[in-house]
Amino acid sequence: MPEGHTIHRLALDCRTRFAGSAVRASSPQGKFSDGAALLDGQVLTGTDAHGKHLFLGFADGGWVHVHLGLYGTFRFGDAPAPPPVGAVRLRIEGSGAYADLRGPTACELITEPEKQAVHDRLGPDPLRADGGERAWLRISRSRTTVAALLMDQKVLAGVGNVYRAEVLFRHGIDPRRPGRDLARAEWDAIWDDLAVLMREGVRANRIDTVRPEHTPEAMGRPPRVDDHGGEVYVYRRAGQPCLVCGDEVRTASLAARNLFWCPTCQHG
DNA sequence: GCGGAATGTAGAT
DNA sequence: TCTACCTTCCGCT
Repeated sequence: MPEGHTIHRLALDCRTRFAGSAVRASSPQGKFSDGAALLDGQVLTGTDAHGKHLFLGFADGGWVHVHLGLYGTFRFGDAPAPPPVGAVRLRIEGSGAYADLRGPTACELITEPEKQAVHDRLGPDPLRADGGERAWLRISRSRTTVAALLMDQKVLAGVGNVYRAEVLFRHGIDPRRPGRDLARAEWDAIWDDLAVLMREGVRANRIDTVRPEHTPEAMGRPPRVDDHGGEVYVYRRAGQPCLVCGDEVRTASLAARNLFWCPTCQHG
């Protein structure tokens, strides 16, 4: 369930469970057998995350670069690890815990310069100590829609389809507005809000974006049951009433992704 | 059991 | 703008 908050949380979880000691590594599925063999027995020294890219550092100076893609997962359990279930690309076992990686778009061994090259092609990440200035320079000069710009990892890194829909709703911005028509103050507010929302996402390990007055308890509505697990305004709520104004939430396909917005709350 | 969808991206056209 | 790909899960037959 991967947007940037998931990846930063995984970096943290891998660090607390495995960093500082030797790990066993294997590829039960077989697609990463060579890489796992090189890692097996090495000390996991640290982890890093930038946008949706996860890096696990090892004592020989190399890194495992993981990108979960649309449906990759990284799940933890207590040691000893049970027999693997399904297609486990990479299993890491420490003394107290294990982790299983399934379905990633990328799982590869890379060097430090190759890791740097990944950082270089990504935009600033609201969850790193980055500022949003570089993103603003791109956005403020672009005729592309703000919806597409927010998803472009070269512009800013870590935002996916849920945070995109939700942050535009929270700021009342029509997703189809061209980037260059955003005001500087609007961008600053979006960037700051993303940092807050995504930090909370790392902490809770899910995406919640509704304000206190729109929670299920406050509104007397049933809690949402969805696989991304959080309370949201518009994401995958097409046809349902907007939590703020009651108008019907719309959906449309934009660049092969589903976009969601409230036509009343988000105009201009 | 099958088809479709899913928080994503790279590469072809 | 499209297609392929990694995997799981849900709803439908």
